[in-house]
Amino acid sequence: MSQPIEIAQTESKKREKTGKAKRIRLTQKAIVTTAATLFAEKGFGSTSLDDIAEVLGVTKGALYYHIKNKEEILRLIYLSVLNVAEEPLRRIVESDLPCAEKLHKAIEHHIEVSADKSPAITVFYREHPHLTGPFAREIALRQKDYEHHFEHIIEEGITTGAFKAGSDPKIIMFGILGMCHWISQWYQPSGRYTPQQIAAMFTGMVENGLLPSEC
Amino acid sequence: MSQPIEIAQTESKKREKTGKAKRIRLTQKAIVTTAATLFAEKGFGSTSLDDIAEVLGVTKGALYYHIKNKEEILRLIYLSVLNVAEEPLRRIVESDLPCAEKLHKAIEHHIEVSADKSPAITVFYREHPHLTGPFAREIALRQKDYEHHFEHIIEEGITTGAFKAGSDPKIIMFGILGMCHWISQWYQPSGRYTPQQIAAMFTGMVENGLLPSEC
Amino acid sequence: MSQPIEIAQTESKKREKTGKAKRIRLTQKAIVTTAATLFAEKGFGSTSLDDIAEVLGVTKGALYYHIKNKEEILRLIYLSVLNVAEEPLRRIVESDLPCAEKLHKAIEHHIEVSADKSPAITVFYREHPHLTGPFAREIALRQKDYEHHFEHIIEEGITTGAFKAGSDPKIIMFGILGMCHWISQWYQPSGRYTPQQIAAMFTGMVENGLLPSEC
Amino acid sequence: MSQPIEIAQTESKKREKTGKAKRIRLTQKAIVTTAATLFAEKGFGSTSLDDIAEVLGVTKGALYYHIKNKEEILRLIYLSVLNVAEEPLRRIVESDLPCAEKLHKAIEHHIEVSADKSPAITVFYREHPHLTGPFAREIALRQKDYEHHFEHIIEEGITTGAFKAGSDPKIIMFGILGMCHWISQWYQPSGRYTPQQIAAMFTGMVENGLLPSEC
DNA sequence: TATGAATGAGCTTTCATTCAT
DNA sequence: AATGAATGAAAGCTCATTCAT
Repeated sequence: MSQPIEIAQTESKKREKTGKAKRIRLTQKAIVTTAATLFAEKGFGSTSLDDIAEVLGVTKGALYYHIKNKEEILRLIYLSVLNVAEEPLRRIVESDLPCAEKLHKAIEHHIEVSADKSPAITVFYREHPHLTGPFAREIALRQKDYEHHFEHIIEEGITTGAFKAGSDPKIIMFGILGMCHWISQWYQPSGRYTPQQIAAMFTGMVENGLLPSEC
Repeated sequence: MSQPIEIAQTESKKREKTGKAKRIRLTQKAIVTTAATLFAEKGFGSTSLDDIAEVLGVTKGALYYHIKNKEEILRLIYLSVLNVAEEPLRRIVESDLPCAEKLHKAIEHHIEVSADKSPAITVFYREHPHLTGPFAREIALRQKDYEHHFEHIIEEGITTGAFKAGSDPKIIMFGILGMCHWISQWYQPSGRYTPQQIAAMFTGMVENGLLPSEC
Repeated sequence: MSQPIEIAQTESKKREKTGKAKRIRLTQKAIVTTAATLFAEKGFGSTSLDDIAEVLGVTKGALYYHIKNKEEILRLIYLSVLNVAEEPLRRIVESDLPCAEKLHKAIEHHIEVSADKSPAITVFYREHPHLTGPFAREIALRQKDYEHHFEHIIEEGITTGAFKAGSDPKIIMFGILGMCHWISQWYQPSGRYTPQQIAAMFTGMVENGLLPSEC
Repeated sequence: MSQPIEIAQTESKKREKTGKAKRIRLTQKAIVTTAATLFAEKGFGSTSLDDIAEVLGVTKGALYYHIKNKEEILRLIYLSVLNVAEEPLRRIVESDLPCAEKLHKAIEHHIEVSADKSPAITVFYREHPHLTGPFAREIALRQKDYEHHFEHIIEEGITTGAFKAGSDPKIIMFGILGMCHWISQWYQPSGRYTPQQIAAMFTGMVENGLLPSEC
């Protein structure tokens, strides 16, 4: 006989794309959204382009028709966050509401964005070390800017007597922002409270304090 | 094209790896400390063992005499944080200070740990997706436990009338913890305030509110 | 010392990796065949994926498009052997030839496979310690099964009086199989005898003995 | 507080030597014996010097006081096999026993050595690709020599009429040797038969055949 | 004699990126 | 627009070997 030994075929990586195979039209937006979810779950460094492509039901190579490289996806995520967050805050600051009201609105806005649970927010606060070059600096600047707007509200309140003096506005600002940021770590849309309710509780605590009024 | 023949610069390459070349005795502790700094700067996934080894002035292989693998370094960082944070908080909760005082102490403790700016904290809040297996679950549990302790203080305060009713203690807890967590992102030991001072401002805001007393 | 500056021989290094550089289309089958040859020559543990890739004229990384990992190559080699060997033996056992004839056919079959000198056989008898997990057990079972078929032939022969009683069928089976296995170590297709001739000599010895008939 | 974060110590590789920790005096012989067992189980390439040292209850470095390198261990295993096998066979061949008796003794001898279960035998037939240099050639030669001695017995038998003519002595030799070699794969000292009994069955089959005498 | 510590080379594997089709 | 195939660089890890103590 001495026939040639047949090699058994095996399904290797090739056909493993059992993902969702949505087969929606591939767009930059779809890539960024999908990537944000995966980055939030597993981290930027541990998410491969293969992972993203699989969820989208395409092959890795296809992504490159829509994006330049992996970091660009991350850049787009950062931009998507800032683009939604900056403008409304600016309008609140520039409005002529009383300071206490401004602070409430600002907190509400920030929470709405954070609670949007958009995994993008999670990525935003976690993956900045993976940004490089001038873009990294740009993002840092715009983030600082955002913080300054909050700070201004506090400062203005203290100056006008709307808020108590005694604390450094910058520190207060960091406290309030930290409070809001953290929401992306625990908020669930299916939970008991709406973002607006949470904003009300936070504002209540921050403005009136936890202790009962003494008089 | 006939491009010019390049002269090999054998020497120059060697000198490239002169990093810090501390040449301290290599220990597990030294590895973990150095790694924490690098992880905080560049992220876990983007820090190679080569990076760590270079800073320590040894070769990659040497690290493996002291640690089992890269994830173990991360695990040790997480443990180092929890081991410092848990016990003091437990003591505060179990003490018989008045609630307002307990809250102050708890905030102070948390800020002290966070402000320690120990890059370990930055890593702690950022790299958990890189933990795997049962350890990941253990850490998540211990973190939940820590949060529960804070929650209990608020709850107790509301029950005893020390704190105003009206807000969900869990939400308040998330707010306060978020406020404190964030410190590791902006605090600098060389800055204007000590952790204790910051704790005082935060406690002031949280307990008395920003608005001036009305009476 | 002032040793002479070495001129970089950029070109020469590239040419070093010209191995065979077949540049046939890379397939799983090609990888497995090439690997079998190398494993047989140098052993599984001492053959690197670089070695295999070089012979195939591709880079290491390319292999991973077709196989999952190194062990999968080994698994495919084992399957390729068993897939050729099992079925024909089963048919012989289940046929209604007289026992002596069955034994002859079985020996002939086994020798044909072994003599195929396909390096796969050499690997098969040597590298099983490198198989892991359930697959290792599966292979061991299928090998045992194969042996049982041989044993049955002997047993049946003794029961029906076709073979002398007195020896343990299992021991006889081991003897005959060992005899055949070994062929892969010395057989050369270019040698004096065909597998069929060798099978005839072996069967002659095993059935009639070396001693001249006494009557 | 701001106390330094303590790094939790972990038991890494260091103290893991839970092996047998025999603590017998370390000798070259002990190393070779232990190594043979491990090589037989896991293969030469997959057994590290650490593995060997652990079983012996010493550290890797200690081995180097007794052996030059890993390959030397393998060389010593090969020598230990040949040194036991060669001399007795030579004596049998040179004796003036009748041929049939010589063959019986030779088979018995070979089986005794193989069955000695000495894992060394398993290593002997499996790891030769890891021998290098002149030693590899020396071993190959001595193995050939050993085979020639067997061949001579057959040849002599045919010439003197003690054995039937018709088969090539070399092929017969390969058959008988393969039969015996294989024993190291299945023989267990605790099994039903002694090496001598197995030798008797093999000799019976080989000299008288399985078929019943016709007269 | 033996240990602890380190080196350096090599290995398997992963992956962002490229490109012909 | 998308795929299949390949590259090449880097990563994590292992390990034989060396050597001061």
